[in-house]
Parts: sequence; C-alpha cells; structure tokens
Amino acid sequence: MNIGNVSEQSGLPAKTIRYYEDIGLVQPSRRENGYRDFAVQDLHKLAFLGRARSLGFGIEECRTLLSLYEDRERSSADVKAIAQSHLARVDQKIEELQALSATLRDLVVRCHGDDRPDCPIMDDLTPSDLAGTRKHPAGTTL
Amino acid sequence: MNIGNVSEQSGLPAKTIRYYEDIGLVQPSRRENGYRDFAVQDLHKLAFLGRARSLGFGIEECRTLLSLYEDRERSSADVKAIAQSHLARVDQKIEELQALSATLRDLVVRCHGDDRPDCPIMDDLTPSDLAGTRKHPAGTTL
DNA sequence: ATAGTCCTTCCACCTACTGGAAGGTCAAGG
DNA sequence: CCTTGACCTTCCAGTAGGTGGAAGGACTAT
Repeated sequence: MNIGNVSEQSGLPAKTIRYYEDIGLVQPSRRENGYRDFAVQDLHKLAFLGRARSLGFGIEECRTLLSLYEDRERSSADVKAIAQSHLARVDQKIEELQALSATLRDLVVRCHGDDRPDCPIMDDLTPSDLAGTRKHPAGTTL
Repeated sequence: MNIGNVSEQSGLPAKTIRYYEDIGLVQPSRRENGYRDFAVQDLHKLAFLGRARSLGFGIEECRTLLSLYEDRERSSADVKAIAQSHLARVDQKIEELQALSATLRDLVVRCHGDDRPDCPIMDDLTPSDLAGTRKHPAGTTL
C-alpha cells in the first residue's frame, strides 16, 4: 500500500507517517522504485498511533503503548499505569491554567478598557520591587 | 550592570536574557571588553517580560505589551484587548484538556489494571473499522 | 602565575511535526 | 512518443521558547 492510501485510511498526513518511520514507530518495506510499501499491520499501527496522539499521549508513551499493543501477553496494569500518569499530568495542567485564567480574568475585569493609559493589567506587569520577594505568589507556564 | 546581576534581579536566567536580546526585546549596550552593560530600564523591561511570560503571554504579545509599556499615551483598551484574547485562548485550552481528562478518566476507571491483557484502554486505541481488516482473528495481527 | 568565576559566541537539542524545493515515477491522453 | 498531472522520494529549514554545553576571553584575588 502506498503512503497516500495509508494516509487516507489512517487519517494521518503523509508527512507525519514519514516522520513516524524516521523515529522508528513503523518500518514499512520498500518497492523496487523506492516507494514505501505499507502492510496492513502498519496501517493498524498508524491508526493506533493517531488515536493515542489524539488522547495527548507523548511520542515515547506511544512507543511504549505500541509495544504493549503488539504484546498479547501484556498486563492491563502496564497500560493503565501509563494512562494514569498521563491523566495526572493533564489534570495538573488544567489546574495551572485555571489559576492563570482566574488571574487574567480578574485583571481584564478591572481594566476599564478606554482610551486612557491607566491600566490595572499594566500595573500588574510593571516591576515595582526588583530583587525582592512578594507581589506575585505563583507563576505558571503554558 | 552585568548580565549575572540583571539575571539575579529580574529572576530570568542569563541564557534567556541573551535570547531576548537576540530577538530584539532588549538592546543593552556593550563595554570595551565585549560584556553587555544593562541600564536600569533594561532591568525593568526584563522583569516586565518575566511577569508577562509567567502569565502565559506569547513572545510576540510580550513585544506588543512592551511597546505599550513604554508608551505613556497608550490606551488601556489596547492592553485589555491583548489580555482578553489571551484569556480566551487559555479558556479554550482548559476546555480541551477537560474533555481529554474526562475521556482518560473514564478509560482508566474501566481498566481493571491486573496482569491479564484484557484492557478497555487498549480497546479504545485499537483500530477496528479499517478497510480490509478483521479484528484480531486469533493470532494473525501483531 | 594561577585558580576560580564571570563573560562571550556558537552549535545542538527539546516536541511533534509542517512547509517547501528539487527531482524521480507512473498512468492516461493526444 | 511526449506531455501533463498526480504521486512519490529526500533533504533542509522553521515553528515556540528556550536550555545545555563547549571553547575561549576577561576579571579578581592571592
């Protein structure tokens, strides 16, 4: 099967499929003319990867999940552990973003938003006390 | 002021400060010996940037905010517009992650997590409806 | 003179792709 | 036979926002 076909059936862009081959997630064979020739199992793997990625699993997690996918003797505990730690990370991120959202919302609400320069948002950003502590409790990153 | 000093007072790593110079967010002068020489205004800018970044604003937003910071005739409306659109993006992200979290949590809860291979998480990831494929016919699929 | 710390530049790496250029292959139509 | 267009190939560069490290110059103290 050619890459265009596999792309269509798996829902992954051809570029992404080549990238996945590059990092060793799939190993399609080659024809005489140099074209990749995907087996049905490769298609399955790629669809599996697409779903796993859409659930937010990282590439290395996907690699592990793929090996578990191919292991009919796997323990569901191994799969669950990966999903659980991923879930914990997602929930952690949600908390950080919620704190961020609350801070931003507060600033936005307090800013009158007219043509005068006076602005609580700018006041928050403006450094008042350098080298010292206080003012902002916690910082999060996106 | 040397970069180490500025780093300490602004809370930004020296590497980051050099990077910010690279992309034109600050323009410290140079001494005879090639060392960067930061003015107090540069320190203020860097602290401003650090706070804006910690609120999740992107670099280009920071660049705009910085120009508004230096413009004493700015309209608070301009600042508010940037913060509002950023807030909207954050809230959008939260919603996406919450949907993801719900899906993952459901899968994790339904997975018994023992030493048997049977696993609802894997079932979710496993492609079932691809053209020309059957669902694991006893030992053919990986 | 030498040790230790600070500073410099440059290059590579991180995630997970994505875009584009330059060029080979293949099937159909005239 | 030739051309057109779709498809395929590789390789290079770029994304966001830095981080790590190497190689080497500069400063300070003893």
